[in-house]
Amino acid sequence: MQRRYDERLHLMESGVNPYPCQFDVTTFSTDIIEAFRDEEQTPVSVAGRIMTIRKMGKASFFHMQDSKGRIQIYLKKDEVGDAAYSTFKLLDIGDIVGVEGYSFRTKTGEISVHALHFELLSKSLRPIPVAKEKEVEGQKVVYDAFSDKELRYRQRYVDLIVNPEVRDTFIKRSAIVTFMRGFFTGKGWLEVETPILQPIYGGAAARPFTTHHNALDMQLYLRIANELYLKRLIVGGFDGVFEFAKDFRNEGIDRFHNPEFTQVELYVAYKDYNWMMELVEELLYRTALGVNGTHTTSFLGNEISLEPPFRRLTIVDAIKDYCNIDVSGKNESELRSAAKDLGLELDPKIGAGKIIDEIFGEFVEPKLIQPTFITDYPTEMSPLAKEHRSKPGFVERFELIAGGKELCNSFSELNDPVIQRERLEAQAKLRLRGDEEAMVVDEDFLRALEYGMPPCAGLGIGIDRMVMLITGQESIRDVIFFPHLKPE
RNA sequence: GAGAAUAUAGCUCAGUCGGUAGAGCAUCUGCCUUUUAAGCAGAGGGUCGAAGGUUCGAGUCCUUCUAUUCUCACCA
Repeated sequence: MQRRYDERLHLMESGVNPYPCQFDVTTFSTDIIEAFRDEEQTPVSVAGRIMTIRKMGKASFFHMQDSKGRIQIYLKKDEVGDAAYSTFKLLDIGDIVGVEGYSFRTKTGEISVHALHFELLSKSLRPIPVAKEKEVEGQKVVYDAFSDKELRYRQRYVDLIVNPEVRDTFIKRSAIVTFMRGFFTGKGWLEVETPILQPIYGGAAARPFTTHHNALDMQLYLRIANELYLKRLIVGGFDGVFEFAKDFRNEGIDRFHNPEFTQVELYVAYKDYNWMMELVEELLYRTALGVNGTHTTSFLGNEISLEPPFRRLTIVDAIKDYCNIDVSGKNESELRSAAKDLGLELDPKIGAGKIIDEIFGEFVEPKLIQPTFITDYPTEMSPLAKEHRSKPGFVERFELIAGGKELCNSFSELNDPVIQRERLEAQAKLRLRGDEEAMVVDEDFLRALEYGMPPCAGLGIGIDRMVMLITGQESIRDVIFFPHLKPE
């Protein structure tokens, strides 16, 4: 690396600015290749990073990588001039250069750029771990790729330079979000922004990150969800609102969980959870088709089809199907002994609804590979959902499971302020008993409901998991640019 | 939170029974005007994750620590 620092000085002394201000780019690498005709010499101006170099005496080849891909450049001393050629001879893999010239095809058939003018645009002082590649029977073989996961996550910029499939994943992530945004706004719903710093956190069951506002000398929380704020906006008269939201949960980290993650939440007035299921089917199908060109995806070793309709199953029927147990009408101690028969260890503090959920999570969820709506959860675990119109003790709620993992959560939203208060106060009692994840009573939210919220369907989709599903990545760290790691 | 594994050159990795550190690529010097894992000839590059210990001697054995990876638990 010292050598490159010396080289930077040497270049400056010989009158070459290693960091000029701009360069006029007219074309991208892939566009040159696509537009190429053997009869024509199209003038081009491209810029990018040197990824391979083959220096020969008075002529050289190198590959340059820009934001779209790579292209080979051919450089002859008697065409670019002595000065530029000797500058080139000092350059390294990783340096960023600009080339003007014309496209041509080499003896071996590769479409390339024949350089007429060449300049250094940015000197790279740190060696880049570029892997060599070779085509063997049409297959690309990569030698000694930059693969150390820790380094890849800590220095994502290097990962992105060197591993093109990483860049592709993040381009798809952006396409997924863009597609969804267009889908929602196309229906006439409003994209909004609500507070990340919240005096009372709510809308989910999780432990928060805590921070402090100096001027007000008060404790604030990073939001664990934005649900309660979006519902306030439905009270305020919007028919449909959505927000792509970073949420923060102070919990463990694994390949499905990052302390900060992205959710889109959507609330639509006058609709219920049945309507929302159809919307989710349409959304997932069209997003996959729009981004991947196909409705099938390979996720955690399974082929998954996102073609509607998705299977629908109540949580009670699901447990009946997969465990041969009918949990309906059973009281807490009957459920507890049923769970024990299945070999499930349970916390003695949890109630009937939670036991049903534990059985489901342990024995059913991992088996639901193709997208499946699980519906009608016990009321106890869903304090913000509306009581089922015909099943006492259950709420109108669904989760979408795919690949054995939860992707979405949705309900017909509870809009009776009296029942909502009872539910939240019950949560507060659980909290006093030591349940750190139980919800807190939010008086302002209850006040908003007292003014009247129309019937409403709400939805939350985990964007990171959805990107994993659609891009086939197996760790959340591979769909978040800068996943959380302990400091070096 | 528990268990297992890993940590050696810029990258990917070897390193046998405990005896002064190895390869390929990358880098440097020279030659080379259609190469593509360019080639040929030569060269440099290491606090072996950190700190202790055992030993005449530790990359190698022991202890502790740190980080990462995987699995499990937790995360409705």
